[in-house]
Amino acid sequence: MPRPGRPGRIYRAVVAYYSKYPKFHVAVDCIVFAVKEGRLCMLLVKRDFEPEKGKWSLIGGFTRDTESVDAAAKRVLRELTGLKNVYMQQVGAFGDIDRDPGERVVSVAYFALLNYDDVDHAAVEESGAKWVEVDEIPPLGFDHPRMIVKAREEMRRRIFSEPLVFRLLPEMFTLTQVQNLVEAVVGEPLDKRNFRKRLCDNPCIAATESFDKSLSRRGARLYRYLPPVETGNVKFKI
Amino acid sequence: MPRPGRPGRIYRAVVAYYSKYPKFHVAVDCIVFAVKEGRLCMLLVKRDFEPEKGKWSLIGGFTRDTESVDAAAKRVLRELTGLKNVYMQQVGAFGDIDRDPGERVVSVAYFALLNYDDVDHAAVEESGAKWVEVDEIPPLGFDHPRMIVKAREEMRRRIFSEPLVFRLLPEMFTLTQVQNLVEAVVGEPLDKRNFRKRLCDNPCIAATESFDKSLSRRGARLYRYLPPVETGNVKFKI
DNA sequence: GATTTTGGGTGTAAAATTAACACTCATTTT
DNA sequence: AAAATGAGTGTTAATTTTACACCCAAAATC
Repeated sequence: MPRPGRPGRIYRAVVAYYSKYPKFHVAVDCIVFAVKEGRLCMLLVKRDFEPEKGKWSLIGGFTRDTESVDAAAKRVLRELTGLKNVYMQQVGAFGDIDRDPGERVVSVAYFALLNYDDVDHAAVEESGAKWVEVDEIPPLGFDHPRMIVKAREEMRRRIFSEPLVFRLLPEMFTLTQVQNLVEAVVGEPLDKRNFRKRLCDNPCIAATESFDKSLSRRGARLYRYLPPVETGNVKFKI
Repeated sequence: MPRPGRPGRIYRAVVAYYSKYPKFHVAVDCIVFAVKEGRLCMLLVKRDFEPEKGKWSLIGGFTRDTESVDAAAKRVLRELTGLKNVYMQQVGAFGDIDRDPGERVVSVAYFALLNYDDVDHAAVEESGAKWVEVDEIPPLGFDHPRMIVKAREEMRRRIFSEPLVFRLLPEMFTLTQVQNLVEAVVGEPLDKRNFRKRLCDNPCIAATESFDKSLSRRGARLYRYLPPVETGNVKFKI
């Protein structure tokens, strides 16, 4: 596949050298997180095609000639959720010989964090995808379980030092929502008072005058996340 | 490339489906760290072949049909240093369209930590590779600078919570050696007394009766690292 | 209109960890 | 004998982390 703008002689020499080596399909797989009805969920699809037909799997696709691998991950996610500008983070490359029972495929896994309310639910429905609670993951095909484990580890490692949570919550949120989410990520309960204290010490959290009355008689104050530009790039710390 | 043991009909259908998508070369690049003469160094090669001929680059190679991507990284490193069982850690996949000026290549980067004394220096010499101090990296081709930045970030993040340093040091080492190395990784000086206190509090460090007299009149006590099995799998913390 | 119910909200004290800091030691060289 | 070199060592103040239990506001019920 010669591309324009290459010097001919050198280019042919390089291709001749490279061509001794095999090529593989390069897939992307997305571990998509969102909070649905207060619970941390992941997006899975039931495969109605081979290989691994009938099993659940992560959403994925193949990288095209015309896009970077990172761009392929973004595209796959956009095709499914209708969302652009989603926070995505590479989890790693998975390259075992037999990881795909069909053909040799190397896959690069990403995790994505998004706000459930922004999702195009019709598009998700149509592609047979479902939101599944992170603690109720069904058996999955391929090496997807490994990918998920690694994605969750990565998230756990970063949740206290990077403002990841706010990508999963609506623009205005209660402190309880934040705490429930962090607890779901780290997998253990946290002390309410200490958690709120630390969170509110953070200059990137601003109280609003609105209240969420959907859960309690009294109502819970809503907060807003201020991105670093507005707060002087302070280091985030929960 | 049909492989044995596949059910024919399904296999053909999968291949037909997959074949709509392009294949790419899958490379591996290794960021190889070692301590040479007390300084943290990386292994680089001067390329005497296209593309990027004449520039310095990381050591790398292509993944073969017969090996996983991780195994390819191990092989490339073994071919160069003569070492097996080296600690390697994936840094990430790099998949920009034009990252290789020759052809489309997706590369998976790894960092490797090894003890300089174990290296086959003749083999390194022969392949035109050189040890270069991490603060004196020459201009590099491809996207190798980005790979190095990410590898060093990763290392910095883990150095205090995982026993990485001991993979870079000889079996017996002085506390000063450890401190110099950690300082090279984090890029800032550390308090000597606090550092030594923390390090020696660690049950995985054992004092020996030997001394290194090469640097001081007095001599410095040599210590040994005890792997977790011997210490009851305590969490590592410097 | 008093009572119950529900999740929201709040402060302090003890314990643990981290940070700052400067001199002596043992040995060799001069 | 003096100087030079890197090795080694403890204490105190400051900060951070942990543990912990009750009242609040509003609506619903009786």
